[in-house]
Amino acid sequence: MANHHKQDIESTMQDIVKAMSAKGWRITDQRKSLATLFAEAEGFLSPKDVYDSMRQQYPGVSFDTVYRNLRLLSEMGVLEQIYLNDGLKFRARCGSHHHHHLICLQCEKTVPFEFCPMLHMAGVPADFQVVSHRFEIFGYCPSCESTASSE
Amino acid sequence: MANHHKQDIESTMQDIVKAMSAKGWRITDQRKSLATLFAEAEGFLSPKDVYDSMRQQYPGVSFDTVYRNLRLLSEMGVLEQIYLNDGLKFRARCGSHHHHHLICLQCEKTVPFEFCPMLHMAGVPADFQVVSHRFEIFGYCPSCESTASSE
DNA sequence: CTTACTGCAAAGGGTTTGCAACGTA
DNA sequence: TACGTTGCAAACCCTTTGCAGTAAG
Repeated sequence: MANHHKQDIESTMQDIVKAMSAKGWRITDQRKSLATLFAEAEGFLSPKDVYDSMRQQYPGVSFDTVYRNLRLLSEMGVLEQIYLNDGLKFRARCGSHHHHHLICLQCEKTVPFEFCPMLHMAGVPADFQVVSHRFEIFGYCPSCESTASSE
Repeated sequence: MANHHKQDIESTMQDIVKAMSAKGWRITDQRKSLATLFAEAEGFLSPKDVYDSMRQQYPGVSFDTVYRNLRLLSEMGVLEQIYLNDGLKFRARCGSHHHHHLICLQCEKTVPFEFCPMLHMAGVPADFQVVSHRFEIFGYCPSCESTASSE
């Protein structure tokens, strides 16, 4: 949240809700809570993270509702998934232009950067039909760097 | 196997066996079979793929033995893991120099290429301590291209 | 002969599904 | 009101673990 503007969070949250509504899905309290959660999140969240966060607002929420909505939002393209070393994680897809991320190995926060290797590449076999690519840099963000080096 | 030389397979297989032996591990028939399998494989194998292949030679082999050995070989650095869309996969780590891969979305064969984005990058925040990176290109290899486009 | 490895069976964790009650549109 | 959504419970993978028998070194 630290470097997010309050309006950005609100508008991201509204975007997610609108996207669900546009698909004809009902806007339940749990889904609003989920949208807010991902709008506020700076890094990746595991299903358990999501469950724990949502339980603070909706103590009765169940794991299967979390999974159902994570899957629906992923299929819709609102969320993106990634397997980090300790399992499947989710975050709100960056809606703007194409870019890649630095991912902190400790806090799993992400930092975007603009360099895309596909624009600079030479040497891809011409007969390979490229569909997509994945480029991530792992390491420690400024906040975690000191902690990590002292371990 | 198509573009693998027979000697390469044999030597890769021997490398894996030697690596296990050097660590003091016993060379059982199942492990020899596993080493041969990964030496011959061109793409990624799931635990189930490995289990199915090994069962052809050793009908009595069990899933836990497969998992145990996959884990041991991964921890040793002989195998590398990746999460593709349909789960965890393994392949023999390329022992030579640093490079990246094209991965076929259909047959999951891999094609190495030399371009590494880290050597060409600008714009990484200076205060981010880089540990590792991941760069993969997904698409269709020449053999799968025609099949894929007709679907 | 010693100790690691295996297979079996059972447990474990994460994720999905069937169903009746509920709440949104 | 009607139908999508939820919580519960149970089922379902995939993966790991405990144990006694087996086999490599």
